[in-house]
Amino acid sequence: MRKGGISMQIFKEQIACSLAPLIDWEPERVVAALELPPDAKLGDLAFPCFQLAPKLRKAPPVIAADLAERWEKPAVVDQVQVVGGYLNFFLNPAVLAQQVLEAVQRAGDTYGNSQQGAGKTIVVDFSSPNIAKPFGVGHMPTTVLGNAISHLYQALGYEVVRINHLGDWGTQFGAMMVAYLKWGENDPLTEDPIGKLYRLYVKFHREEEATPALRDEARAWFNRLESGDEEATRLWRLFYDVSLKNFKRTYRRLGIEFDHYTGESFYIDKIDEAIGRIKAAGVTEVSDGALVVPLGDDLPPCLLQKSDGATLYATRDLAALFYREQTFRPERIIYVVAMDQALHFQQLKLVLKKMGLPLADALEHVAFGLVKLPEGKMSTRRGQMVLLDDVLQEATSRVQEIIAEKNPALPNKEQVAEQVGVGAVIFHNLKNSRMRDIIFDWNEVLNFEGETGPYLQYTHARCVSVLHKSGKQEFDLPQDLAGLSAEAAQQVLKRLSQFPETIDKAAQAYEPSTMSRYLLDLAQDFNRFYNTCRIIGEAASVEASRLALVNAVAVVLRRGLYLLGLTAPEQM
RNA sequence: GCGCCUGUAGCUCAGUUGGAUAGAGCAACGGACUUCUAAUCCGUAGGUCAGGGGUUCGAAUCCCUUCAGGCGCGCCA
Repeated sequence: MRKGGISMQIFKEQIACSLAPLIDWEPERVVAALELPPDAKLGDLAFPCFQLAPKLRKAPPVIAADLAERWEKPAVVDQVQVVGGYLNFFLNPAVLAQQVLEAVQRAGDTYGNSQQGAGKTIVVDFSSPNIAKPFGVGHMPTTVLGNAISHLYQALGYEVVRINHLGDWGTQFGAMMVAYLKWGENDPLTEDPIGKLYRLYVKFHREEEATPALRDEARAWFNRLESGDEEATRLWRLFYDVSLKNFKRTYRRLGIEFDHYTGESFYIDKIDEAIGRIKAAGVTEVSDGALVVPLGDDLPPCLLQKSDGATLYATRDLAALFYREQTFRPERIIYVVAMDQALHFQQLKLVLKKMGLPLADALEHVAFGLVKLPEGKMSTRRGQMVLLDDVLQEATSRVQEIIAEKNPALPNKEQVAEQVGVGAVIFHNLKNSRMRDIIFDWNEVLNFEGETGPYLQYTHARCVSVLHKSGKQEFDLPQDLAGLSAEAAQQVLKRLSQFPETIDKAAQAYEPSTMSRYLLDLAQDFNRFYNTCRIIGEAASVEASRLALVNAVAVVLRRGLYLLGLTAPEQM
């Protein structure tokens, strides 16, 4: 109920409570109606009077004027102005500054957190790359979205279970085995295992076109694997181990951790029970020798078992759902998976619904657009893809060049280059709303100016630098807050006050880009302030109040970057 | 054919659950570093919010429709 920090919200409430009786509305309704004016010159908050016009049978500007006259303003409000049909409120600059900065100061890194998720668990299934395939830039959206969403829900007080549902089962392993046995020369895969497996995989699909019999061989090998064949299991284990080792190195670079690496194979011994449960619910039928759940005329049926008895992707996902429900008792299970699988999740949901399970409502597919190349869709099979390692490599070395040019005296150059380069790549994937397709473009990924991760990190480092140069350790508020009355400072304060509601909004919509945009706005507001207001060397109270503001910006930027999965170097 | 998603400045995108003159970044041009990090900031220019209807005091936002693009549609994952 109560918010973790102060926000624009509490100013709205103070205004709403005093305004509500005059117009015979619930205060909540007034809060909802209050909006931010398009221009700071028009005030800090505004109440549009148009909705009152029919009932009062007066023109909106007349109503506004009348309200302004009769209204008793609370202490936070400095003055009221009537413009057109709007009632515009100007907050008291000192009160605004004091309330916002004290809230940030008091909460520190917990500023913006809340307890609304206390006692509730949420499972986030994300990243989930395929074993024996390289980690391409196409895997970035699910990986960084899932990580950011996990962080956001943790900030709301939820217990978050992060699961990497590895693609470690399925017919493609048959293909991998055939390719490895035929052309792999029994390589122990100690060196560049992923590169080797990748080339074998591409070769398999090239050869397959000329020799369709390969497909049958692959299918046979997968069947051997499913029935526990020793040789098949040995090969699978080999592919699995080298791949996971490689993935974990990538995750470490990205600063991402998982609670469970339970891939599809984890559920194979739970499938019989799952199928039994679905059968017992009476929703299955046999069609063309396969076991399916018919889903009506609107959706194709959900296939549980092929006519040869082999399990399918959906079967394993259902088994996973049952397992997760029983193991974690989550309020929600979120799947951060590209939108080309929308139908699959729609089917799962409907199967659960037909079974009469509440689990159906817990399942949430958080979809996102595809990463594509200028030439079109990426394809692992055809070898058309961009490796994440190459992108990170290119980004960090580009950052190193910039450091050599701009800040050669910087300590820990390599570490900072890594933080900034990786940050640029992560942020690039979180900047825009997730449903958009992304055309991979080197120039955009390697741009570090403007709306980028490095811009945010730079702004943070700039704050830290000022704080450091001030020679102070504590940044308490002085009595006199006149140093923050400038327009630019007020804008930063208002922005800081919106951080808690931004966390909330980004989490509810599973949309980290909301946070990205907020941080860009905050950084820009701050840089404007920085360029117009001197901080160090001003009169004592002015300096102190401005340092408190800088400190608050640093706290929120660091915290916001963390939520998105970026680090915030102190210098760069 | 059916279903889901997208369409806003030359390019990449925001747009607060229906509000005031539609905003950023990149690219272009012009400015600001003997002064707290110029990976910054300021200014100029750039718009039929895909098109057409409708709902109402008011629409980029809600409804209908057309067009364009992306993705998907039973034994792949």
